[in-house]
Amino acid sequence: MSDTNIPVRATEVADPREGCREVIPTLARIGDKWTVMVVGSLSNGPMRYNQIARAIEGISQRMLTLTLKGLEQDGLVSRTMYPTIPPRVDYELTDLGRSLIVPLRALRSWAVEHRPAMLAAREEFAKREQQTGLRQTRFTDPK
Amino acid sequence: MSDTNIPVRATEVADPREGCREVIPTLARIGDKWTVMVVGSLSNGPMRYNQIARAIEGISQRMLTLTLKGLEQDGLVSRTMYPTIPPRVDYELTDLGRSLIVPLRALRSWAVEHRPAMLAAREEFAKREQQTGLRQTRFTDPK
DNA sequence: CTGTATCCACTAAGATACTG
DNA sequence: CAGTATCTTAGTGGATACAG
Repeated sequence: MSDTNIPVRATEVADPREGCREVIPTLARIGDKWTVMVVGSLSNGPMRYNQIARAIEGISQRMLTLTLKGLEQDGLVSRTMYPTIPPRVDYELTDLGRSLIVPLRALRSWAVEHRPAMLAAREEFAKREQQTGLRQTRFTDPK
Repeated sequence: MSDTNIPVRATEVADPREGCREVIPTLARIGDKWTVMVVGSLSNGPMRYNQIARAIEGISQRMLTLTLKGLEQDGLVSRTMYPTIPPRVDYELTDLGRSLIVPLRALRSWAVEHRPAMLAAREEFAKREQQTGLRQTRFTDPK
């Protein structure tokens, strides 16, 4: 009776191009310059605005505010405001935000492991660039 | 006998901020609009320039060229040119490039699983924006 | 302290036309 | 076919000043 046309499981199947489409919005959120750093900082526990600012170093107020607002918007970070004087605002990863740490760590592992190879490839590439560049006739004259 | 001060393993340890720093260059490469799509397309096997262009749809020649060059630079993609007429160029993932698919899939899984939650969070956020926005006095007059 | 507002520099990206 | 050259536009990010 068994159906010889066994359907493959969704996680393994799918045209890879399809799968890629799904990652795009996620990468759009975490792929910018600051988001992962903020998430990383918050992975230790709740922090106040200026704490994050100091922890990251190099981030402008503007970018920190924008990044936090973006993360809050997507439910990755929760914002708790205490209307004291002076005001105090705590930021904390939500469950959703914490769950993101897992694939992020996988990516970090890859990065740590393969960065030397990537850097080596760049050097290699730069060298070839020079060699071919010298005898390469340009389409048009350079400015 | 036993040292009560057991050193944690390097993969678990480390100030999370440190770990984040490592991911930045990687995200800088794959976090843009087109790179993952190109990698995804190539994950099936080698492809020619125009094949990729058609597969992705929406990408401009310029962006495809730049993306491919970037990937080649970092050793994720290899470029093979056949000086025939008309010319033919094959692009293919290197071992390094293929290894990237693994963490990328992890990220995709996360994206697929949690995107509904993210979208819901956005709606929620938008609603609150409206409510608070109405009674919120602005710092300065809007333009 | 926790942001917002504004101006400015830089870059990324699309459209178009053209070459080997 | 497989790109390059160039222009133009949109978005990103930094610096600074200021408000609640």
